[in-house]
Amino acid sequence: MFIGELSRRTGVSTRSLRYYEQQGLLRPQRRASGYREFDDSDVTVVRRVRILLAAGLNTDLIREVLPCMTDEGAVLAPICEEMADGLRRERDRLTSSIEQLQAAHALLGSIIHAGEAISAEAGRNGQ
DNA sequence: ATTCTCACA
DNA sequence: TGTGAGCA
Repeated sequence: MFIGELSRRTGVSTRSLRYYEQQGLLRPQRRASGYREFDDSDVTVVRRVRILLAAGLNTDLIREVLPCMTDEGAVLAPICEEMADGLRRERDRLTSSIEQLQAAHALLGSIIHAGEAISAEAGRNGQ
């Protein structure tokens, strides 16, 4: 099938599909016309890519882990050890990001409250 | 009608 | 990633 059909069957824009190819996530054949030729298996590949993308993985990691995935329905399951390892590292990165955001969130909150306290005091002093 | 590449008011 | 241009 050509890119248009794959796009319709996956709900992913042709723009994204070409981008995925650039990132090495899809390797369609090429017709003499230059048109990309995808096969049915690419439909499931695209679905997996979307899931991994939604999980916050970048295309580099997806490229590595993609060949080690199984389509257990709507859920993706790891098959190789290398993959589970890469995923664990990604999960740790997320944990770190979450902690930094929580710290920033708490700090911002304290600054806001400090400002409110000052305003309240100014009010009591008839300012 | 479709896809392709390239570039960005 | 979207979008439009100019081709094939």
